Amino acid sequence: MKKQHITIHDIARELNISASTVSRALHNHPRISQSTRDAVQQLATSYNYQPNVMASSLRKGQSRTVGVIVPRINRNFFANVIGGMEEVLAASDYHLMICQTHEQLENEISAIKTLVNARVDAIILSISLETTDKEHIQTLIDKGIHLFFFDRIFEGINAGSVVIDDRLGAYMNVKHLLEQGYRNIMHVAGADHITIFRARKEGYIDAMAEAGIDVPPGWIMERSLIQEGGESAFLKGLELSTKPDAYFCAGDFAALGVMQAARKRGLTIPDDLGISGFANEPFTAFLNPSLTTVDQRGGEMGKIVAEMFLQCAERSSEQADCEKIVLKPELIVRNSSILNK
Amino acid sequence: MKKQHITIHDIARELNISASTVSRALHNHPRISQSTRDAVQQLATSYNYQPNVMASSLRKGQSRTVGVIVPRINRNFFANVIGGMEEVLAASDYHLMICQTHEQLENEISAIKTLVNARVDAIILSISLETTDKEHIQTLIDKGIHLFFFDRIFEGINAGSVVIDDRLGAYMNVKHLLEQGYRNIMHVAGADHITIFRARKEGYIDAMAEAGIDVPPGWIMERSLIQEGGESAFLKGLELSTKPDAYFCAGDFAALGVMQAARKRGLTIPDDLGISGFANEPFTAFLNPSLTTVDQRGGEMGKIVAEMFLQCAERSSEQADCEKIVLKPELIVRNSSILNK
DNA sequence: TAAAACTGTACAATCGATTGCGCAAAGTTT
DNA sequence: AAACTTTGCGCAATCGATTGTACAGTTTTA
Repeated sequence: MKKQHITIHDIARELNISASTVSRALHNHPRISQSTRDAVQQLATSYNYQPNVMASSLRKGQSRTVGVIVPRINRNFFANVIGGMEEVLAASDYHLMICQTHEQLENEISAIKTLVNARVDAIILSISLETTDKEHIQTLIDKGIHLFFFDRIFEGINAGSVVIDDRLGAYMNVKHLLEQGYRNIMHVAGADHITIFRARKEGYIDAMAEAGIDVPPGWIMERSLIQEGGESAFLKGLELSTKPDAYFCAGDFAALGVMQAARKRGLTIPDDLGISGFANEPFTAFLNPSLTTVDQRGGEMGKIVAEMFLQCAERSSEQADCEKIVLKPELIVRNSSILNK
Repeated sequence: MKKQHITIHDIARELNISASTVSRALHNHPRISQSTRDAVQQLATSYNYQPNVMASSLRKGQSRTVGVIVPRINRNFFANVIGGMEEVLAASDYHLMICQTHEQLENEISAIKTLVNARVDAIILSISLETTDKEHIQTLIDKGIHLFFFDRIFEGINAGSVVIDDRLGAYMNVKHLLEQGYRNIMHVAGADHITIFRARKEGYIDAMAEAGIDVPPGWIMERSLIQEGGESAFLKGLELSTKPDAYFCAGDFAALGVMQAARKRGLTIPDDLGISGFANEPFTAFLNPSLTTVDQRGGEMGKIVAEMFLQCAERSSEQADCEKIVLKPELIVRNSSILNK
């Protein structure tokens, strides 16, 4: 078996120069003569020399690795974001280290510990549903680790972030329902302490207010945004004094739940009941009727956070900035909300 | 700002002992007295000491990191696999470093270089469509890096692997179509040099043969397994002398393409044309009619590869083994293939 | 009681790359 | 020609943890 990895010392020995000269030559240090540089670089290439990342990381105190923490890797949106980040970061020779929290605070804390431990250069985070307290996140900033949020940010922590304008997305969504003629529009909301869900609720309220409708408390139903949540919200709607004629759900799976429950009760969509969701999960295009929803632009979001980090990393010391980027969401109108007037 | 990270030297200084003693104390080395151990461990805990992974990796020549290379992170199946791996590996304090190839050999090569460079302890790989040559993979084995495949393996390389029995999955799928009464069953196949796609084709041929049907060459249509591929295959089917009454597609997206093309032509599914796919993409449950398909058990696959690696890592030196695990696929019968006889 | 074995710890090298400093040789400036 | 500058490179320390070896003191064995 051949030597596993060659080092600058191997090259140095072969050329009868010192390892430090080799290192400098490889980095095109101006104090090294052109001839030495050429000789070193040529030999390095011919041996297919690859610097040991761990050694240089240790010395330089930075790992060229970015940690990512998401609730679940296998959720379409998060997978898209991660895919986008990987594309951008790989191009700049950064690695990605990925952890999932399964929406549990405990896992989030240990993921942060793990990543800090691995001395990642930055952590990109989308908080779990359980995260209501910022202590564990604050420690990152104290340690001088770059921190960025996407989608699910933690308010009150000064960090760069990329989100879509959830409020606007919800507003456009509900406005569309109103334009179709729906009036008694219920809202299946997510956990209120999560910024994005609160924003979606507010967008809903705004659109309704603009149409002169003052939303009664009972119309807003906070649920877990899964099918069961939608079902439960639909059943709750049956008990209301005002009959719902549409549902705007803060998540697509909840919308699916509403749709299935409604159909089970013999309602026709969109005629008897309009439905819209949020997230543009791939399945929504294939539902029957297809589901109106809002696209969150996951891939772009990932690319943008990654670029934000790269910029920060370049002008290193200047930690301050903390840009906050808000992307425009895209309303996708499909059949579940189109009334044939 | 407080000190960023504390080291064994800090602890050593505080207790007036040497760093090596601290290191041994933390590892419960028998030669260190109980009292010293206690003192060290207590101080370490109180300072929330975290060992510098890079330093110990450098020294020990292993990184406690596993590299994963997949065609695309944001494909449901791969995201599930990665999710499963993360769960298992995180529990054993291993990290995951992820690269995507976008189905391009060039990216696969550079991903391998990157990961080798980062001195990962193992690489878990699902090859790209372009990978027909094994040179870049073989180097891994030569360098003594553990290598595992999942789903898309490279035949002819001796490495651990986890796959589902694609042949059986296809066989069950087609057998089901035959039992429903379909006879002229076309097959939309994937690239033939990829093992899994060839296996699916063979399963198809086997099932047909068992029913006494000798598949004519024209019935097997090799396509890119995306919607357009399905559409194109459907159109091709119109030109055949024998009229197709069903399509078994090696991928769900191709099946979707067939379904949409067929519907555009006024065919009713499953009455005029039966359709089945492969992969159990989430959207298949929501198509109308819902799509019969085969589940690939991504999450389990990820967990199993991860465990396979952990076992290898424990009994370190014994590299040999190279277990090859084959999971039973699950046929999911839905409406797209159920004839009301 | 001398020799052997064990205990508890420190020293120093090591992993591989990086970098401040020093120094000699060559080149420039007054 | 004396006094700087620049050029080209090596030495040695450093990042933090690990580990082989040495060594003094204590205990056991023959």
